[in-house]
Amino acid sequence: MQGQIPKSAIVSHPHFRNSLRLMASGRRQYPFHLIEPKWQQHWDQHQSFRAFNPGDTVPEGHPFGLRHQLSGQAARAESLPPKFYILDMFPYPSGAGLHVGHPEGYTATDILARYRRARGFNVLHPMGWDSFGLPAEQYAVKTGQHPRVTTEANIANFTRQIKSLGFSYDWSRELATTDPEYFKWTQWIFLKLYNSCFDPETNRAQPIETLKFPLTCTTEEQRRAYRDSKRLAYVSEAPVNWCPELGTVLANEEVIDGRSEVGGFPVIRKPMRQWMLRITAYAEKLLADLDTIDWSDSLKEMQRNWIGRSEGAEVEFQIAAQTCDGRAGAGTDPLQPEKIRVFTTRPDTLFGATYLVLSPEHKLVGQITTAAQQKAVEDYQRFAAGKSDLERTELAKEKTGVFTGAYALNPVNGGRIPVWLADYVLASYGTGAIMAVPAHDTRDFEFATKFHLPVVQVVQPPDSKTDWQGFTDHGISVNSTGPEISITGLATSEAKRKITDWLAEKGLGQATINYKLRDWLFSRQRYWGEPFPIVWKKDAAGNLSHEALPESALPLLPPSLQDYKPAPGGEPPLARAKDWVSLPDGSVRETNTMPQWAGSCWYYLRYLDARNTDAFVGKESECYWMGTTGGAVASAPRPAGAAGPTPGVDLYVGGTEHAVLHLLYARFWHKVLFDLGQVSTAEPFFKLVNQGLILGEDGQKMSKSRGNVVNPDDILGEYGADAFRLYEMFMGPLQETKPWNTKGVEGVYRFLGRVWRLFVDENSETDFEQAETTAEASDRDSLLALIKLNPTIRDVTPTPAQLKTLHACIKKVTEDLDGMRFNTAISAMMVFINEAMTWETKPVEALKTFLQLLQPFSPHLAEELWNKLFAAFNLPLADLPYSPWPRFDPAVLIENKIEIPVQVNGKLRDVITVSISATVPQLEALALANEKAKPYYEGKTLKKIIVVPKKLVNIVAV
RNA sequence: GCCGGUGUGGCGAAAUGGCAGACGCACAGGACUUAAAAUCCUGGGACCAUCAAAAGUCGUGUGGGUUCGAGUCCCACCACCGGCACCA
Repeated sequence: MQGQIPKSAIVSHPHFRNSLRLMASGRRQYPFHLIEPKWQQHWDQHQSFRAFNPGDTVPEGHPFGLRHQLSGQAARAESLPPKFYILDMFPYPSGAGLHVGHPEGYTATDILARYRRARGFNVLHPMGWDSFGLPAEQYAVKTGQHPRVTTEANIANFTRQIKSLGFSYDWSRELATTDPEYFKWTQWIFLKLYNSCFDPETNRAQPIETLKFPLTCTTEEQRRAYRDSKRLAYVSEAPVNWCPELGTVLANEEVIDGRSEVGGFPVIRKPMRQWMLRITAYAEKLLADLDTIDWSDSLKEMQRNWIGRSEGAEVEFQIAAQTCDGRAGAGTDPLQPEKIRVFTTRPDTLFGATYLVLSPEHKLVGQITTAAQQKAVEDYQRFAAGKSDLERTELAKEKTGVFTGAYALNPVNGGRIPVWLADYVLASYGTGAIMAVPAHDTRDFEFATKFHLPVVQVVQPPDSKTDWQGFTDHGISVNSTGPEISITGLATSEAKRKITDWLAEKGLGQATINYKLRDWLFSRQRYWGEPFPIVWKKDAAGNLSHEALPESALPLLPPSLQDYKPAPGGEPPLARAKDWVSLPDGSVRETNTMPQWAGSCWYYLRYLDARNTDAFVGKESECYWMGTTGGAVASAPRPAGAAGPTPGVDLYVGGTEHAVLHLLYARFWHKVLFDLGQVSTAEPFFKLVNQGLILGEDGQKMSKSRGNVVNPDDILGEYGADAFRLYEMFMGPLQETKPWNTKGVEGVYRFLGRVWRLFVDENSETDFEQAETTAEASDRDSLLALIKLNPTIRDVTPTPAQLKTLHACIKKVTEDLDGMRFNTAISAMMVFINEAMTWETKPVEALKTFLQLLQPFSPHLAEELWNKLFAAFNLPLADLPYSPWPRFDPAVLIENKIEIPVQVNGKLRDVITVSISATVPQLEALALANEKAKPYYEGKTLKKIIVVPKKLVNIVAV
């Protein structure tokens, strides 16, 4: 039919392009289209990858039970093999479906899960859905379709795609954050946070009932207010990041350069009543415990920077008395001049402080401003308040500010210094006020230059050639002598210590540690999130106070709505459901919902015991999978090479985009749960690896607008899941960013074809192909049964050379899997196959072992061939995924002849073959006798001969 | 600006301080075929030279250093990627 159409006509016709592409790639290398569904069904039906908890009964005949002698028994923590918890960051099930980036990490973890199973571990490898999220809600706003409907359809599609890749997940533990049975416990954990406070003395969270009230709290209202101010989940009226476009507030972490991380919309600051989580109480632990976990340096560094610990001192400045007369603020006692506290990391530069700067929002501004400056100050405050975050960062180059008219007294020398207002000082950091040392701080220097403020040197750079102006490093203090204290001549660190001690002694300040980390803004004005289990009550005076729902009221379901838009007046969508909001006793429900991060903060714990209806996780399961069975609580740093199971998740793989959001939040929740005795480890994720980004074929980031997105479904259809998995790993190291190249898939696909042809009989393949086209055989299994084993495979003892090839491969694959070097493991298997293709007789033992190595990477093909092999040779059936991992025999790899390079002055001149046992003098003699090397040193003086046995000989001559 | 990472053929990449470029892609030549596809075999860093080959020289971002020997270790710099960015 097509043969009559000129080829050029076909090519130019878009309708034929697809069929041409199929023609170009030719016939299938092997029938993956039959093999892959076959084994996926088999694993599903047999629950092959179900992980067993302590207390579970291992079904009779389950391969895990057969391997570990647990068939039909109730497993106990002590009788189960060591655990290995290998976790993927669960995806948000978007409408767009899977992306080739998702399966990269999933393939890596699946390979390791399968490898660990073969190594005899009890492997926990689960998958679930981070299914709350904005897209489903935006779709609901547009169409009125309930987000749950959208979400379920997306989950179904993601499940189909993920299952088609043959991953060995334990689907019996599948979870979705939108499932009421799941978010019941998310709300439960919120109540734990709500009902806890952080005790600075014990340095841990405790139930709120243990809170000690100060003596000043006498009335019930005062006690309530005090209690509410100490909760780990509290209400704040502070300015928040409001994104008008998204109609919600955002956490600091979700705002990038003044725009929303999702969508890139402008964000403005707006005071609103919001729920906050007191993550700052954990700043120190979150920082310190980074040293106990095995994460990449870059990731740890990102978290350290985000937490932003800085040591310094708070210093108190008196407002100079004269200014009190003319000040604007009324009703305060003029005999009690105000004090301003500043935070500085450089108390040693105190003598160089030539002015103070308050943030425009500082609460003392009104009181200290003089009448003459009042208007200018108020104008400036308005100007600063009107700036969005975006403008504040974009206009950062040019400093702005205004003089308040007030003066402060420098405590070390009594100097009168002006007090200014400027928005380069942030209200939310430190005390919201600074002492400006223009000589030794870049920002202060810029400001002082612009407003002609004095610059006084107080630090001498160690290198006398360095200009002291703008010198911000450590040096020697100069010009730093006052009536009571002198630090002149001291090195910076010593000067800091001395002056801080003096300030403390005088009651003028103290050493302080500040963090960049802010409390976590935890409420969102959205529909599709967990409702807060909180109601608001009004007392007789009309004051609102919040109260937690009892645990028995969980899960608190969101109401059903017709319209998902924010309610009129900017209220969250939940406020539309009047019946739901108003309760019979006159109280009203909280209408904010939790952010998407809430569900992902603890999902790794739910997997441990996903169907538990009595607890968020059962104690025994938690201890077993988190590696603390036996009561050993892993709060202390784990010494290198410590025995026993890893505390926490053994391996967590996901993208870097979660470096400071999810990973910091989850660590925080985990630490609270640890303090409250709910979990047994101080850290959730012991080892964490970030997979690199996969770029499009054009080397650009994949995106719909660039049109370079690769859909896994297309690749699977053409090359199969095994080839897809193999390619994703063969591209390069897991952590690197690398471009996709479909031609590369063809390469690994050809490799799998070679594996297939090594095992099967060519003639039977022809029969199979004919049967397939004429449908002689009716079903998949009888079609596949037509494929016979290659007759050159025999039950014979491998030759030493064959054994060497095999064991070199076992060694390389094993070591590379331990080091997560998947790409080189695959190339080792390619080397083996290239070699084995040349064998005239193929020993069945060697091929069996090879399939065990291949199984983690390309499990479907390996299973099919394994079972064919066993049937053909009448071997007692063994389940491939649970067959013990091959061991390599170093004795087999020993050569008696090896090639040794001969160098002259470090340059290669020849390669000689010598006995493995050649001694140093023998090697020396052989090298000197070498004719090719001779010309390069003849006529020169032999200085020495370097001989590294089994490595090389180097003749050094001058 | 600060912090972290990466620089190796046409491309993805590989190399406990010891033969740079394994393995794969793309390419070229050959075998099989009426022809193609598929498959199998062979080749290949650059330069110089040549009918051809051998031999030679240079080569891991740049410049120095350590070493018998450096892609690998040290110092300085350049480029790209990622993160943070008025945090006092």
